[in-house]
Amino acid sequence: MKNQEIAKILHYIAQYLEMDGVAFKPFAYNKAAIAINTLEEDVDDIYKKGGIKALEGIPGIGQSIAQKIEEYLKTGKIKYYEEFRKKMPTNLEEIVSIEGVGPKKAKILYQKLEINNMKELKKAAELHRVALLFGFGEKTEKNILEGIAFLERSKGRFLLGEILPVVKEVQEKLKSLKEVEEISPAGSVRRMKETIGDVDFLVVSNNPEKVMDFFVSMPGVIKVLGKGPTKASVRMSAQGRSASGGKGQDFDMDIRVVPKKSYGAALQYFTGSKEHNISLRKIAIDKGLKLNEYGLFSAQGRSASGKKNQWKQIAGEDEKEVYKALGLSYVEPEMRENKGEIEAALKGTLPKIIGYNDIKGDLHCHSDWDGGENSIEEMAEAAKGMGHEYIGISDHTKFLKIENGLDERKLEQRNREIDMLNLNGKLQVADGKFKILKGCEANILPDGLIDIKDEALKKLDFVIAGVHSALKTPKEKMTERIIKAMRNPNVDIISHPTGRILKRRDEYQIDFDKILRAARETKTILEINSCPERLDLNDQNVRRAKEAGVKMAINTDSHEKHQMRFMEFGVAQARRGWAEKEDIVNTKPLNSLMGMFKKD
DNA sequence: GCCGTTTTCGGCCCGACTGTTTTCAGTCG
Repeated sequence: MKNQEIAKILHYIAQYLEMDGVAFKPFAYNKAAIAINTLEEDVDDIYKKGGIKALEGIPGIGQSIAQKIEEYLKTGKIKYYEEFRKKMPTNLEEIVSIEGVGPKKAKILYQKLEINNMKELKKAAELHRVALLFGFGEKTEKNILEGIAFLERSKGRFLLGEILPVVKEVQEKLKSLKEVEEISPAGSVRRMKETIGDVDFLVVSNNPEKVMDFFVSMPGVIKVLGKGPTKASVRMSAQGRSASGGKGQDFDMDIRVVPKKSYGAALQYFTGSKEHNISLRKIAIDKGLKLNEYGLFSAQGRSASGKKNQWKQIAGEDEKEVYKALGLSYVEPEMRENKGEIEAALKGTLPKIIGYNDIKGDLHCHSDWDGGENSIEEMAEAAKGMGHEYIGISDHTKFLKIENGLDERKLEQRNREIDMLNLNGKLQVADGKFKILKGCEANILPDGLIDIKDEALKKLDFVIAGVHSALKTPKEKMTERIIKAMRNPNVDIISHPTGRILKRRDEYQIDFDKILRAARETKTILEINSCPERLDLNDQNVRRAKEAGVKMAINTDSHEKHQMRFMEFGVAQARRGWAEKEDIVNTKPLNSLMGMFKKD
């Protein structure tokens, strides 16, 4: 599948054109890149079947780009792009990933200081050479250094959303081997942490060598870092796997084969977290037991002569048994951070956290009305396919012009389309009717007002409001701004409440305790945004919200139907924040859900 | 460079914010 490679090149061409100040073309190239990236079919197949005419049939692709795609499919290169690269061989992706640096600044940095990558830029900024450039200054230089520091902090870690699809693919492949009896990912992947360092698999097998051979020769393996009889380590190519469409770094994957009788203990051990395991081991020691990756053991026949104890395994094949034998209720992997879960498991007071199948609908989905990829009907069909009972269409409102935000009139027209779809019976399902809810994602303006008239909001089933501008507003003002929006009787949900983007930017400044108090008082729901780059609220904030009695909704913020699969990441985040089914409004059937919104 | 219920040209990608600039360019959502 060459789609992602081609999309990437088109995207870079857009950046080069932007650099030269060319109007409109960058937009066309970017649009084409997105079209190729979201294509379900292999571009190569489309070309083979229908030639260049078929390529031109893809929306956003015209004669010129189709020719370039053809050139790539035939020769593996696009001359037009190579020319740009010759003129400026900068690692563009790296440079423009720094907040505040775009194509034009990148060009000046290259031309004046011959800066090709982040390392060189950092050095130049530290020597105060950047501030002297035309169009730059003290503050820009400082921002660049801060931006680089932020990127360095998140370096070497990958978004769960980038990694999990690969993990599942590999897991399925291994599972299909007759030599593999048991398999599970371990480590932070199993704990569903928002970012992942590397991937671990545990396997039970009667023929470990066969499994090792298979593992090191899988497609995507670019380097074998080590291979023994029961343990192997490989570097996987992350080509085209980055959620942002960029190159992505390569990541490491380990596999180890353990004896069946130790599988549960090994799973426990390698799942971590380290802190959780240390606490667990302490409990074992207090009970006179020993816990390691091979099992839970009790001392047998302690000899008076001071000879070594004989250890007898009392648990280890099954992970749940390990916890049970230690006197703990089972702790779900997502909760194993030594943040009170062990104490609760000892007392038997662990909450029964929300399950991955408890979600009944997705309330934050964009349609083609606001520039999303799919029609309302397609989104609804996808929601049905996920087993949902309802979907909330939450198109952007007018302030977000670039996202084709809808004004009052367009929103009204969209509402009529939803009414028709709900009435025409096409979306009928076996046990009752599937329902499309009328929503929107309105903007909380800097003064806390909503960017669209209350009369328009009143006509909707529910309203999401979110901050999309003036992200650097000072803490107190930002807090007031959001609270003011929550006091609007039409606003039911606050989307991505802290605004962070993983690996790209920090949260905006808010007093979260004040937000929680206001949410509770105004019965406003806070969103857990499932987008792998957001996962906002984060686990700690989910837990604080739950403790404060604030309800949450787990939404995907899908701009395209496949993104509805992101729900898994949001549920994982909720689980990591100890949320129960009761805390999440979209676990409720439609009737009860409607009662959670402010208006009846 | 793409597109068309405005169809082969002319519109599309807007507006806020930041920082640098003295009248505006670049970045971001």
